[in-house]
This record gives sequence, structure tokens and C-alpha cells, in this order.
Amino acid sequence: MDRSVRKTPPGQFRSNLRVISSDHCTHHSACENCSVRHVAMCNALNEEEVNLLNEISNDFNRDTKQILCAEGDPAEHLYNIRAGTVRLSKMLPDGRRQITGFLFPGDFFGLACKDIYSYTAEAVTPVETCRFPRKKITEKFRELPNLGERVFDMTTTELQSAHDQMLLLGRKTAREKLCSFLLYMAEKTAALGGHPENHAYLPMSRSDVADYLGLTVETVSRQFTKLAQSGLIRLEGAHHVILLDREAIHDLAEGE
Amino acid sequence: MDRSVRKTPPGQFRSNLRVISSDHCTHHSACENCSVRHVAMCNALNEEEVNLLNEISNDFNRDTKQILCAEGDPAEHLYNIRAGTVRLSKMLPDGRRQITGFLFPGDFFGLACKDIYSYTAEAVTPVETCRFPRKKITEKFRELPNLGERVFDMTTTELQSAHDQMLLLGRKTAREKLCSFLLYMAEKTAALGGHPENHAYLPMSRSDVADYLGLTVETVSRQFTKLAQSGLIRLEGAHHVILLDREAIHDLAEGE
DNA sequence: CGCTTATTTGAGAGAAGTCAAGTACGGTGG
DNA sequence: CCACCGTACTTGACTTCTCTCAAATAAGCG
Repeated sequence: MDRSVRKTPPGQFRSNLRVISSDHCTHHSACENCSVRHVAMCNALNEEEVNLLNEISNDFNRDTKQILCAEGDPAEHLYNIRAGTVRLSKMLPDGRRQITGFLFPGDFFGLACKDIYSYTAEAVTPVETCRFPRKKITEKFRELPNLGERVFDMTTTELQSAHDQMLLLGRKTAREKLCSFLLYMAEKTAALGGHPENHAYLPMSRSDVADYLGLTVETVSRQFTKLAQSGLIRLEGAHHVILLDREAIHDLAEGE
Repeated sequence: MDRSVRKTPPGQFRSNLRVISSDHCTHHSACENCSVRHVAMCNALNEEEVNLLNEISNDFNRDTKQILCAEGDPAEHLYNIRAGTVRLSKMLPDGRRQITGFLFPGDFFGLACKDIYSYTAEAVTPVETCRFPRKKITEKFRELPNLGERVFDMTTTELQSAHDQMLLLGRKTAREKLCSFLLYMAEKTAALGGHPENHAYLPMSRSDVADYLGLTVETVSRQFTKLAQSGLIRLEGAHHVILLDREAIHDLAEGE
């Protein structure tokens, strides 16, 4: 039973602390009022308020496979992802890993903890973030209640996603898990733009997907193959998936 | 593969929206400043503020097996549990159920959603709650920033517990899951008082425990039996467990 | 006390895991 | 630009943990 530590992380359904709500500002580039730096919170703030945030933030970039913050470290910063993909994970003493979420541009992390981080954040691709000292940003919540409310909403959304992921982990079969994941990633891919319709771009490794879905690499790989053989998806390399029958994939994801 | 709907819910690790922080006021009865009604938020508020809350809240009690709110219902209230045990659950179309949390006196629910509840809340035991119209309570957050911050902290703690539960669901074995659950329930039992040391009181059915841990009733029952045979626990009826070797149980829970 | 529901136990089946190879991809250097 | 190397991914054969189906026992309720 030596499920040793896997080097390449996972795939995760829930969108941790996603900032861009669906109601407006889906594409940052199209949102005149958004600071490029703070794509996550722009909707709730005016220009002056954004400048206030700029004062206490600084850039923080990492390359693929590098660690942004580690489980057990003092939780000093709140991170806002501007570019790239991040994975959050937790480990058991023997190295078994669970990826609790993948994060994309606009997402946040670093709040759901008290004094020390309860998870590790690593760069799946090269990542650009800006980060705020937690102490200072929480002070700002008092001055800028809009900001505080926005962050609260994000946390609440995140919690809901976490519950969905629990249902997936506890009750879905391997096939259902992978179908759910593909739909999730297709949504993400569409939201971030730059890919054709019904395309899912998977920046993470199979091992990351496995650790996100509570499966092994081999099982994930086999399920990919089966879905392709059934004609539901087409694989264009390991990281690009075309969803050929979204309807059917959706039904499989819910076990219907 | 007909995992039909189970009638009695589950067991859950994470303490959803637990209100009573460990730093103070562990026993409501011992906390002079606490309103009995609002045991959850008392720590952050003075008497006048508690009265403000009383104005917009009303009692809401249910018997065992009754539903407090259902997945899909319009999310109109925020609930604060005063007595009893509640389970939160989500279901797949074919009836497979995942319990995302058990709630105890002092816990909250009803926030982690936008317009409609994303889970069902049911009474595991007779339950007394008081509930607030969400609309009104969120207004109060502006007037009483202490209250808002407290609720935010609770949500954040809840999210962290959700991540722990994902690790359990995705990566732990049946034995590890049950050991983790027993430790969790022992903590709860101690915090709520009225039971001897190293005692875990489990108000929920085996089927609830199973749906909380992502297992079947049979597997849960077998693991209970095995732990008892190993001399790690003693079962006094199905709902009372004595932890005979907490140390060992803890190690098993983490797979060490 | 009898009936219903919950829990335990047993035997067998199956989905996912483990171990082991083979294949393909991506990056580097000649 | 292409060959080589290491890593990632896929595939195969076999094992095992948990689930399923079935029945017996125990507990709770009227």
C-alpha cells in the first residue's frame, strides 16, 4: 500500500475562491474598470479603491512545479492569480495526496486558514500572482465593505463547490468523476477564452487529475480511453480534449 | 448498482459553520454574556446587539427525520442550532447520497448558497433552531461588523473542514475513515458535555455514518466490529462508543 | 409483547488499485 | 533539424478492498 507522493498534481472540480462572478465582467480584457492587477475584486471597486489595493500588494511569480506556499507555513499572504494554473493539495503522512482545487486567473487563495496554511499551493503552469499581506487586506475590509462582501461571497461560493466535490469523491464512480471533471474543465476553458467551443484544455498531468478525483493515474487513463472509444470525446494529445457529445457526458456525470 | 436512497443519514467530519470558537465560551451555560438564543454569535456581540438580533429571529423546531430545508428550495433563512443534531446532504438523481456535514448546537447553516439551498438539512434528533431572514441578517452585517466578521470566520473554518473531508473521502481507507470519524465525534461529545471522558456519542444511524464517509452501511458496521475486536473501542449499543486507545485510533486515522 | 426498523454477519462479485511493461511525448544537444 | 533521453501516459495481468445481495440478530416503538 505504498501510494508514494506523486510529483505532478491533480485536477479539481471546485473553483476555489473564483472571483469573477458570472453576472458581470467575464472577460477581464473587456472590462474597462478592472485593474489588470486585481482582476478578482474589480467588480466591487472603483478606481480609487483599486489604487488603495495596489499600495499594499506586490507581484509574486513562480515557474511550473514551484511551491507558492506550503501546508504548515505561517499564513502571511492572500494571493490573487493573474495568469497560469495553481493546484491546492493536502497530504497524509505516507504521501497520499488529495488535490482540493485547481485555481485559474481571477481566483484567490490564502484566506481559508487562520495562522498557518492548511494546504500546499503549487504552480501547475508558470504562474503570475499578486499577493497582499493578510493583516493589511483584512483591515481594508473595514474601510471597503464592498471588498469584504465580495471576498465573503467568493468564500461562500467556494464552500458550495467543496460540497459538490464531496459528493463526487464519496459517491461517484470513476467514469462519473471523469465526466464531471471534463465538463468543469470545458467551462473553465471557455471562460478563459482562446480555445474553440467544446474544447477542454487540461494544463495538469494525469496524476494531478487522479489526485483531484480520488483515483489512480491508471484508472484515469483507462477512463479517458473508454470515453474516446465510445465516441464521447476526442483526445488531441493528453492535454486537449474535444467534447463530442456534451449531453451524454453530462448524463454520465450525474449517473443518469 | 442500485444504491437506493438511504433513510437515515450520515456522519460527517467537518463541523459546518461551527460558531463557538475554541478560544472562549466553550460551554454556553458557563458564558454569562451569551444569549441562550444566539449561542453562535454571542462572543462577538454585546447585549444590545443581541437584542437587535432577537427582533428579526424566530424559533423553528423540528422532530427527528423532519426536513428543515431542502435542496432546491429558495434560500430564505439562516439557521442557528440551539439543540439537537442536523445533517446536511446532497443527492445524485439515482438516490446516492453524500452527507456533507453534521451540525450541533451553536452551528449555523443557510449561508453557503445564493438564492436556493444547495443541500438538504434534516433533523437527526429533535432540533431547536432560531432562524433569521437572510435578507435582514446580511443587512445587519453592515451595522454590526463584529457579527459579519464572526460569520465570515465561521465560513472560513467550515471551508477548511471541507478540505479535510475531501482528503478523507478521496484518499483514506474504510478503517482510516471510521477512526477519523470517531475522533471527531469524541471531540464533539466532549465539547457539548454530559458524557464521560473518551466517550463518543453518535446520535446518527449507521447509514448516516456511511453516507458521511463515502462507504456502505455494511462496511461501516464491519469496521466497528473490527475496531472493537482489536480492543481499540468498546461499543455500548450502536450509539455509544468508548475510545479505549485514543493514541492508536489517531495513528490509524492518519494511516501512520 | 409483537412488529418494524436498524444493525450485524456471511458469501460472493466487481470496480478500482497494484505491479509491470510498453509507447509516446517533450525537451535538449549535436 | 533530427536523434536521444527522461518523463508522462497508456495498456495489460492480476489482486484486493469495498460493494452487493441475502439472512440472521438486535433494538426501538406502540
